[in-house]
Amino acid sequence: MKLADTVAPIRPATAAFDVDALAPHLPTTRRRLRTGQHLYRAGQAFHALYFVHAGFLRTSLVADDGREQVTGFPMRGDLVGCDAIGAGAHIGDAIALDTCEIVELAYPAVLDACRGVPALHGMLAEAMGAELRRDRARLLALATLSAEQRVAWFLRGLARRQRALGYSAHHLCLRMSRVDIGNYLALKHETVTRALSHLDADGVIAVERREVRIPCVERLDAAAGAGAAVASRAA
Amino acid sequence: MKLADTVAPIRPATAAFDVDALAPHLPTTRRRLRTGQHLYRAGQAFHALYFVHAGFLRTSLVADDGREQVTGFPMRGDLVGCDAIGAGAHIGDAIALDTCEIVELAYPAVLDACRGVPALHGMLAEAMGAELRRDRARLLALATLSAEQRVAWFLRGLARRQRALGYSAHHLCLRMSRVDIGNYLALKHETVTRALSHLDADGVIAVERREVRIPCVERLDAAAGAGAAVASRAA
DNA sequence: CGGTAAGTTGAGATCGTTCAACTCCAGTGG
DNA sequence: CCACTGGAGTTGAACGATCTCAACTTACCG
Repeated sequence: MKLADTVAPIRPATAAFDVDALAPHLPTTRRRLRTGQHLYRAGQAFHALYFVHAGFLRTSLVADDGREQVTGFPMRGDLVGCDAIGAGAHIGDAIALDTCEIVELAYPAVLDACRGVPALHGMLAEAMGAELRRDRARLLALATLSAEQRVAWFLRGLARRQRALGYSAHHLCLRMSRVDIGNYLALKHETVTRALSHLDADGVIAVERREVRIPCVERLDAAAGAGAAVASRAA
Repeated sequence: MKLADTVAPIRPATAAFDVDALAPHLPTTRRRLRTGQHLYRAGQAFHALYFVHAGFLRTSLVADDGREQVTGFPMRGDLVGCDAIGAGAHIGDAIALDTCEIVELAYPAVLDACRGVPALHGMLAEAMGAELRRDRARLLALATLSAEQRVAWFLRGLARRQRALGYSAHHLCLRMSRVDIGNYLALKHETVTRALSHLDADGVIAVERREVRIPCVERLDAAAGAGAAVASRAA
């Protein structure tokens, strides 16, 4: 079994979430966020998981000395907040990079709901398993790829996720800043810019500010290095 | 809420596992591994989670191009294999670095057992949540710390885990090679050696091959950098 | 129409890697 | 019993990728 088969397959787990079917078994609340609003902040009491119905967010981990690490860019179909389970409080921020529509799943009520909806149990476990795999695929990418390969890997991940949701994989609109990308990839924003410029010069992509065109996905795969089959990413 | 409070607290989740109490609700198998034996390999069908009752292992993620990333060094009280949930097969290897005693928890049978043992449900979720937090704390460490700080951070994590199990935090016996440590920390083995030598020269630790003495844990905390409160590690 | 945040680009400094030599130790077989 | 062999660890020196610092451009907002 290859990672490509285990990590990439478009997260059937979370994407298959039929949130509406849960309503009879669990208090679900809908929330709308505007760009820049927080879904939660580090330190806030943990009382719900969040299912992203629409929009684009940035999640991060905040250390008590102020250092911040971007942990993901959840979008439609992703489950947010799992890393607070068992901690009592959120360990980082979740902020909307776009207008978002969120479904709140009260915790631990959602565990009880597993009895009424047996399939939910496996789905929750699988969603968390998938998140672990993504974190580890990212670790592998950070540990083994050069700056330019990481940026290519990142773009490819975004493209795949878009495609999985039915959008084109040939055009991206980056909702996050270069600083966010750099933080996510353990690079400085200047290095991200340089990598993007270089990929552009090589004709792999066409960058214009936050618009990115990807004429040939295979070339981007190649630019992501040996790790051609190593993953998408998210949550 | 600080990370130190959420990540470090000695994993009550997994440590609290009372595996024996599960026996009536779930087929549990005990397994014994000798040093060098595999608990599972990348690609093997996933059919159980593993609870480490004794011993020390190394888990890794294996990419199809052969690149390998060490993902953790599970020891007593840790739950292994969660990252395969939903994938069908293991995405990496788990190998014994020591004589190990393992309790196999059949999956998905263990989910069904949650009905008979309600507390198990929350414990499983919390164990996975804790694993997510550890992965992310590690990401933060790799992204923000220098080579020497990472090595100090790694040693501190081991010391804390030992202490949590009731052993001394002042003496470590590294079961893994420098190469493994380097892979885990995204460094080359020479760099790991240099960092250890330098910490030794500074009097923070005393290294002799795989034996490490830690006279003053606070000094090690300081050497782990700003991230003084950022985490232990595991699974 | 300033003012500010985000992005780009260059040049030099730095940290970790690379390549290489050497030591130490355990296991093996003469 | 001891020389041999190979893996693991250590250390040095030079190189190179990324960071740092700094200047400049562009776009957006009041």
